Order: sequence, then structure tokens, then C-alpha cells
Amino acid sequence: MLSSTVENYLKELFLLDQYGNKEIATGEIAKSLDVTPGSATSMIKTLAQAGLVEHRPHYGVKLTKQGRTLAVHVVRRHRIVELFLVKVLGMDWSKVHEEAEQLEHVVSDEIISRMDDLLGHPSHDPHGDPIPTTDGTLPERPLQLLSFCDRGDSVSIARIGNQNANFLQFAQDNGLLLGARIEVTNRNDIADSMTIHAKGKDVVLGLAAAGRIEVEYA
Amino acid sequence: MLSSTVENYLKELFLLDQYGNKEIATGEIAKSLDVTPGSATSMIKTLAQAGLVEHRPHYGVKLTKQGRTLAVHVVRRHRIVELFLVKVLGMDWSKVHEEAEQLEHVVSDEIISRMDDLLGHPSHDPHGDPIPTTDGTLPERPLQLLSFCDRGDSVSIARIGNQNANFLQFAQDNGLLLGARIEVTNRNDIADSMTIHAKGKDVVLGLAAAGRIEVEYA
DNA sequence: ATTAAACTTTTGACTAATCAAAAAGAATCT
DNA sequence: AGATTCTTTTTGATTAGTCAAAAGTTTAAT
Ligand SMILES: [Mn+2]
Ligand SMILES: [Mn+2]
Ligand SMILES: [Mn+2]
Ligand SMILES: [Mn+2]
Repeated sequence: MLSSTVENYLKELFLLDQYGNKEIATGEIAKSLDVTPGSATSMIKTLAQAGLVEHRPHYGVKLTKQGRTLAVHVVRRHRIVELFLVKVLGMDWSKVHEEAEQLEHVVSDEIISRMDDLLGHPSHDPHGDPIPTTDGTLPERPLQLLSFCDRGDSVSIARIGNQNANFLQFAQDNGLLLGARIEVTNRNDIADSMTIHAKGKDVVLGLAAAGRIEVEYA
Repeated sequence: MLSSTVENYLKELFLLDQYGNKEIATGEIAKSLDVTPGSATSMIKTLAQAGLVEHRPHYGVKLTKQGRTLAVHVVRRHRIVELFLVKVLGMDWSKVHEEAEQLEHVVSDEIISRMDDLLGHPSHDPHGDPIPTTDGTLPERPLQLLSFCDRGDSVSIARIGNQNANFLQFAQDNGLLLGARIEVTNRNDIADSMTIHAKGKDVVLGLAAAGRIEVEYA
């Protein structure tokens, strides 16, 4: 059995690079998990010892196949729990990430399986993130960053890549929900901002914020 | 924030004496939590330091008002989660105790409140144990131990005071479910056993086992 | 080729929780 | 009262995870 701490490290390594291509720097994961670099180094050594990561000292760390499998399962639990909290318990999408952060470590396979059944084997979580299947595969969608859209583009929101509660609350308050049809009414690269028309309202977004929203033209 | 370990100690102290009358022996809680007596002593000192228990060395330990309040909330979370798992996710009553043992430490007040709403503010958990309200009160029922019933008594099952999965599975297989109407068809104090007629079947129980089942005549 | 900057690793210390075994206390029996 | 038994507490050690600060590497800049 893995500790919550180990699961968090594995999950974070996965999220920092779903494809397992690049090596993750010690400092990067330390920052993500809000621990000191020394703590991260120490845990990375533990994980390497257990065969869950490969560590090239001073260069970076990468999940092994075994580590990735475990990480994907944590992600699956996290996202199914999130969707369950929204759909069955009616919780706000801006709050479920925090809750799932804890629950992902204690919900059993049977609970997850039953939630999955009840939800009808969903493919995406409340933020548009793909839910891995039991065998570890992730559905792929061709998405585009909203920050890359041009004036006049009409698109629909497919994913919010920022789990921060305040950001999600803001998005919700301005009609930027999953599936919402929006139009880019203005874009100013000098001012680093764009204007979106959603639900009859105009919303101004900095390009950095727009970069955390993904859309599809479909 | 309390650690899971502290919550487990507090909850166990509460369960060993809901009324807060008697002092609990160090060895008793050590046995319940499956730790060594030394570990229990050490944790008791920590809890006393924090004002959650009163400790009379060599005699025993008792929850303070503050400790009891916290313990009751853990119990509330545990029992609501159990019922939710049975009613909403359709899990077997023999398995939910183990699950709740973990979940009780991570489900937020909001989750519990929403589960409670969805369940219609239930008064008892799947094993017939009372669910404390938010203000810490517990519904009382006048129950009788099945082991005290006489031949010919016709009663209904109101509580199973043994969370062991095998015991619950056995009870279920023999129609000894909550609310089940049963009759005592025989009783032999010498042989330390009694026979129960339930759902068309005869079940023989040792008096010790019968002592973990509570009934009402109503 | 040095030096500086940025990052990573190591070291030493700390906390929470645990155990095994020794020591101490309380209760019981003779 | 004295000895025996049972229980509790203390002691010393261990493990997981963390931090602050020192030391070491890598890379980039001069
Ligand atoms: Mn987590
Ligand atoms: Mn999510
Ligand atoms: Mn527990
Ligand atoms: Mn129960």
C-alpha cells in the first residue's frame, strides 16, 4: 500500500508530463507540491529505490512504467470523485478539486467502480480533464488554447486547466462553463488581453488566463 | 486539524463508553486500536496535553467535553458515510464499515451535510447505530439483547453490535437483517445456544453471538 | 578559464506515531 | 506484611516525511 504522500508525488509527476517524455526537475515538483527542494530530492530517492521513477541526479526524474500505472490510477480516482461530487452531491465545480485531493487516497476500487457505473462511465471530469480507464488509457481530444483564438472565432469551452477555486468561481460567474458557446469579440496582443462574448456578457481576459482555457471549434 | 490517528483514538474512547461515565483503561483502548499499551499511554498523554481527555495515571482515561464533541463528529461522519455507501452506491452492509473507517477522516462538513440531505436526515446507520446530529445529540432507543429473549418471543432486529464483515455476511445470509421479524423457537442455557426462526429458516446462535444482536418488541 | 547564478543534493535536526523490553505501580493472594 | 500477578508507564529505538542551511553541480556569463 502506498502512502498518500507517495501517491501525491506520483500523480504530480504524471500531471507535469502525461506523456512521459521529458524529465521533471526536482525544483518543479517541489514547487508543485509546495515542499522544499530537499524534501523532493529525498522523496525522489525513495521512489527510485522502489522502482517507481528513474532518477538522473542533477538532471531530472521520470516515472517508470510501474510508477505511471499507479499515478494514472490516482488520477482516475481523483477525477471520478470530482464528477461524482458535482453530479450526485451537487457540489460546486470550484470546490471539488480540494475535496478530491484527499478522497483520491482513500476511496477503494469498489467505490470507484460503483461511482463510475452510476455516472455512466464518463469520459471527462467537471473541468474537462480526461478520466483514465481502468487499463490506464486516456481519451484524447484535439483542443486549442483560447489564447490562440482570433477575433471572430466562435468556439465552445472544453477544458479549464486551472483548478484554483477562485479562478473557477470567476469562470462560472461569467458563463465560462464547459460546453458554453463563446465568441472572441476582440483581441489585443499589445495589451495582452482578449474579450470574449459569453451568455450575453462581455468578459475581458488576460492572455495568460485565456491560456488556461481550452476550446474546440466543433 | 486533527490527525486520523487522533480521531481514531477519540472515536474509540467514545465508543467504549458513549455516556462518559467510566474511565477507560489504557489496555482496553490499546486492544481496540490494535496498538501496544505503550503506544496508547503515549498517545493518551498527547491527548491530555491537548485537553481532549483527562488522564488519571494507572487508573484510566476519560474524554473531556471538548474531546467528546470531536469524537461524536467523527462518529457522525462514519455513520452517514456508511449509510450513503449502502443506499446510494448499493454497497454491502458487511463492507461499508471498513470503508468508512478511512473516509471518516477526510470527508468535509459540506460533503456530510449533502449526504445527510440526500438521505433525508436519517436517524440510524446500516447496522442500527444512531447517527449523532450536528449538535452532538444521539437518538435513544430502548433495545433488548437477543440473548436475553425467551423461547416464544417475537421481536424485530434493530441493531447489530458487531461490525465484523464475516459476522455481518453470516447474518445477511440467514435473514437477520435490520427490521426482520424473528421468533425465538428454542433456547438452551446449558448448551449456551438459542434457535431463531427468520425468513422461513431456522438459525442456531451461540448466546455470545446473540448478545451482539439487539431487538425491539414493538 | 574564471566567476557567477541557479539549481540540486546532502546534512543534521525535528515531529508524529509506533514497538520491544525494562521498570514501576496496583491489586490480589497467602 | 510479603510475594505474586497483572497492568501501566517509561525508556530507547525506528520509520516516514519534512525543513533550514551548508555543500556540491551544472550552466551561463564574462
Ligand atoms: Mn492528494
Ligand atoms: Mn478536475
Ligand atoms: Mn478511522
Ligand atoms: Mn455502522
